[in-house]
Amino acid sequence: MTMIATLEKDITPEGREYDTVREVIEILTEDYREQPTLEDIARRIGQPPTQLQKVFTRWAGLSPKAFLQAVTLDHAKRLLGREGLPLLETALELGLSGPGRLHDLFVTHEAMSPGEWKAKGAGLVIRYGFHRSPFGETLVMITDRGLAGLAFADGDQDACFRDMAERWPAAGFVRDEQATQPYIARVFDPACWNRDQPLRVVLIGSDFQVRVWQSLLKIPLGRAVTYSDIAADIGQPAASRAVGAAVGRNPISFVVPCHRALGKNGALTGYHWGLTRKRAMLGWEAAQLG
DNA sequence: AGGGCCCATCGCA
DNA sequence: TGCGATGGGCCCT
Repeated sequence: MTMIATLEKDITPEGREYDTVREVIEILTEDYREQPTLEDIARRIGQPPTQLQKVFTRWAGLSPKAFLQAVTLDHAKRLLGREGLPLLETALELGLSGPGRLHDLFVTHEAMSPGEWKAKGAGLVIRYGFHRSPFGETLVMITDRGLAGLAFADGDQDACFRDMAERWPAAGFVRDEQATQPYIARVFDPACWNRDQPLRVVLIGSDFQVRVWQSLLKIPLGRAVTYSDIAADIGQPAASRAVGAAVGRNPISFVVPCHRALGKNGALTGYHWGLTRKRAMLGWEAAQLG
């Protein structure tokens, strides 16, 4: 009991920390041409520069300036790997043997059967709860087969819950923060990531969607792939657009790393929970590697 | 019908 | 060259 409480405290030392980080990221990406100084940013947010630096560095493991480096287009292109190589395969290779995977969250996944999917979750009991995380208030949904959903509330718990619950309209939902609490700690605390006890997740979606999400799970920390890479990986090279739609419907944000899917030119294109959060995740992951 | 896509073109600096 | 903008083809919900 006390251990769990301590863990959560370690993850988000201050409750509204992500809001500050989000503002900093927005300013950095909007005005990166002007190279705003720490003082500029602090003035706009209305916080003393020293405190801002402290909060941001504790959150990201990087100073705002270093973080800015990590979210540029150049960096995105580097995540995609060298041109000409089969990107997803090199990523997969790294994932199995390279140092990149050392700090990644290990996951075992199973998919709902087509019948269960068609039944829209009928007979399924989903427990859910809201918790703090490095990326703001987070909704966690679990079944007895593992983690089924992870989403961000952004100040509106009801809308967030509806957005998720409508995906499995026939399921039964039970609010149970005690049950979901251990998951939030596992997912966002890199100290809890290890091979021996992989996190169980269950993928509930159409056959096509599940194949896309399984492909996403192969991308290791610190790498990215394009939508067309994924299309090729699932054996439907012409379906990149449909892949984009399926990636956008990923119900287990962060754990199924849809933020590591980029446009072919390295642009971040879209994110269901906001482009800023996608930047935040990529920057945060860059910091985990450093 | 309508997307978190992609490619080929075109017009502009 | 390197950008935006545009138009057409693609394939799943």
